[in-house]
Amino acid sequence: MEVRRTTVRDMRRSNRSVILTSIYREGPLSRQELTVRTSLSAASVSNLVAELIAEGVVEEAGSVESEGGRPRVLLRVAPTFRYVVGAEVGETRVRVELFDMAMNVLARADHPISTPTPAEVVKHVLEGLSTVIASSGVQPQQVLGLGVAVAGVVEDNAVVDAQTLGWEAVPLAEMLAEGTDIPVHVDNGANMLGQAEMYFGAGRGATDAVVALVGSGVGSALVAGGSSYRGTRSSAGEWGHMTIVYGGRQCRCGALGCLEAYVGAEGILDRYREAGGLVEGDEETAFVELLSSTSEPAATIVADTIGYLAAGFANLVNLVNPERIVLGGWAGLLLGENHLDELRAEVGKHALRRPYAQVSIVLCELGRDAVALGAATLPVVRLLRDGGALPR
Amino acid sequence: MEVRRTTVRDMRRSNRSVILTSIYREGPLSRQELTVRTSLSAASVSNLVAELIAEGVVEEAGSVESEGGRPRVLLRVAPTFRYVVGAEVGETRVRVELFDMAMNVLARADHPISTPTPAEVVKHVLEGLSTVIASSGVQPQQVLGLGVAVAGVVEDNAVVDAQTLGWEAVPLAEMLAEGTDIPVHVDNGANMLGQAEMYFGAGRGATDAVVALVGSGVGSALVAGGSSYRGTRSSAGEWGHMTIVYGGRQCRCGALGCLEAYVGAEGILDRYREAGGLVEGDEETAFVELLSSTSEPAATIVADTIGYLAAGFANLVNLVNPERIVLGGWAGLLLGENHLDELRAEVGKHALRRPYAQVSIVLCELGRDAVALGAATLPVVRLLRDGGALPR
DNA sequence: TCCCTTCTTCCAGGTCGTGAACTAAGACCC
DNA sequence: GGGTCTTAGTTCACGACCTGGAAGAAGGGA
Repeated sequence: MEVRRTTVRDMRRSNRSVILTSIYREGPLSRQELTVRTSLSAASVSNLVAELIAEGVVEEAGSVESEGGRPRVLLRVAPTFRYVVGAEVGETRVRVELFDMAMNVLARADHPISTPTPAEVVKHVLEGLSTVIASSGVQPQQVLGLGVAVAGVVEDNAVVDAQTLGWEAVPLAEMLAEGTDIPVHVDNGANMLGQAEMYFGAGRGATDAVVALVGSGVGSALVAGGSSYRGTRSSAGEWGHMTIVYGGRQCRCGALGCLEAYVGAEGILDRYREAGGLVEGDEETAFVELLSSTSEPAATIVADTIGYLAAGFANLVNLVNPERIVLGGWAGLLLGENHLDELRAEVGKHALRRPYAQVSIVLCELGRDAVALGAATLPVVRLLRDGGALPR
Repeated sequence: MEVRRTTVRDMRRSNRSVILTSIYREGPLSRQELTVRTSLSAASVSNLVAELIAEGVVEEAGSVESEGGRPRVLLRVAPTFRYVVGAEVGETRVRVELFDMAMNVLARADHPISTPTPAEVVKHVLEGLSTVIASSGVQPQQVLGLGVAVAGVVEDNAVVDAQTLGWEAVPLAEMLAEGTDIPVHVDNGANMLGQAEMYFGAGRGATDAVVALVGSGVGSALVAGGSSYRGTRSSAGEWGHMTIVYGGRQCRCGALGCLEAYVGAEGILDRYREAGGLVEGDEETAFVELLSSTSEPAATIVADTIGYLAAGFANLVNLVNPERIVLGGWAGLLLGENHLDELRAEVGKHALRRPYAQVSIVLCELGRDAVALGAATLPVVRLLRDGGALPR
């Protein structure tokens, strides 16, 4: 509902943003290609690019073979213009990583935590921040921002509700800001993994997509019209607690028949156990065991799982009509490695013909450790949106 | 992915649009209120409003009591600036209505159709168009546009797939354009009913909402961030074919356990019949009968229906995190009239605590005949988006 | 050497929103 | 009833911005 004016300054910012975003997302481009892509005049492109180069955001990077005339000079976002830090707050670990603008990891710091209280987490994130800055030799002023991914609902940079951590209404960004001058962004972990896949992984190029994450629990990140969709109060994407078997298995959320109770690793292993299967070791070991087992109950459980998961996918396909569904999460990847084709076929049985024909179902490309990468993308996205203007 | 430059003209258009949209949607406003709401300078508001008044889009409409100073002059979109026509293409009827800019109905033409072939429908829509123009005494040039609502998937103004009508790949807008100079818009019927509710009914003010329609079949219109969400190829919102009972009742779409098979009027009556209930008369009569019956099987069926519907709502709540769900459709309204509180309570059993607490569940306010109104809104929305610039 | 393409530079032309000064119009007070 | 106060709306010079065109520089191929 909030409509906003445009001023003559917004125009400049917006055009800088258009140019910068094109350069960042569509690889090295020449000015000439930029005039075509952005439909700005050559004069303006020249003008804007000169400004961006003077500020150090963009740099020239070689040139393209001549086509009978002056060769085109390629432009890229200067990888060393600034650096960004991403942090992943897990239940047992805090991981902090420092990247350059091209998202190469320059330093990493992991810290195990036993009791993830807000104070503890803040302490370790800030320590990790110092560590990666020190070990990479980057100046603190050179750090554009810190993105933090937390497994919980995040509204306005504050953690509102993180059940797995036992947090409620924790003003995380504010707490972190007390210990550093670097701008802090906080967001949800699933969304950050989704963001990483959308920018650098299997989601590239898609504008309407769902990144579906299956681990011990089940969640998703929705992308609508090119940007993350969060709903009215940032908790959209709770795909795992969609009722899929009315009156079915009890889920840990309290409801009956949630998708998660059937296709979350925990739910799968429970079902296996009930079917007489032998579950040993930690969850992941047991899950791998189940997948590689040739026993009759194991095969049934896996086939059933594919079926339930397919119904969950079909619900996404019907309701959201995405062009792509990206399956990830450790259990999702293990399942997908060997059963992706079955899954695709099975989705076709539950989904409507038309939207099913329009969706492609693929696996995450970045592995499961891309959460910090996604979080680190937050300050980069801010920079691109603001046309290369630094915060503050 | 498509990034677009901004020129100095876009700025003007965008600001005109901001002002015009505010005036249209937030009732009569004074220039002073506009400066506050849009954060444009008083000078610009004055300038832009003068332009809009000169063009006849906006007009002054009385003034507000003075508060010790010069009284504020109220502005509104001139109701007679242009007129819009909306058409509803049903299976048995074509309804065409002509509205002024304030969406008052000035004329209506209904035409029964037996075999809704594309040619037949085009003929009746065009005839209806002439009729309403003639009977309202409006000049054809005064008609801003014609919006047509069809029960099917509509991409780029062409009907791609309308199973109930048996249509496939019908270039409806193109066919209509051959018979009139008035700009034609075609869209999906459920979305149009949703649009009507969002603009003039129970959805007003919400930016993230779902309009859930329960009739003989079940569908929905999604609204994300203030505008209709259509997915990658315009078929988002197929809520009725969400699997809700894995392996459950056969749905007419071919899949098992779809929501529609349980809470669509047809599905409800089927279940009633199977439970020994007596179903007589047409679907609607029978449904009303069922709802008012005090027999044991009837009560069970209704209670079950509320349960299934609640699970369907909960899936929306969890996945989309809307601020509002608007229940409509003839069966939905009948159900909602007496069972809305039960439904709300039941949704709480299936949905996650947080998003459930954030959603309000209400009934449609415009009755079931608002489809043509919604369709007529299409040209109006176009006008608002373009800041009052006429097409062409 | 000539030609071609890619930038760059410059300028006039045009559009736009803004701030500050100014006008308009009613209320309020004595 | 006249002066003053308050708020609403208008006018205008100004600076920011993009554009199209022209001229030229840069860098390479034929």
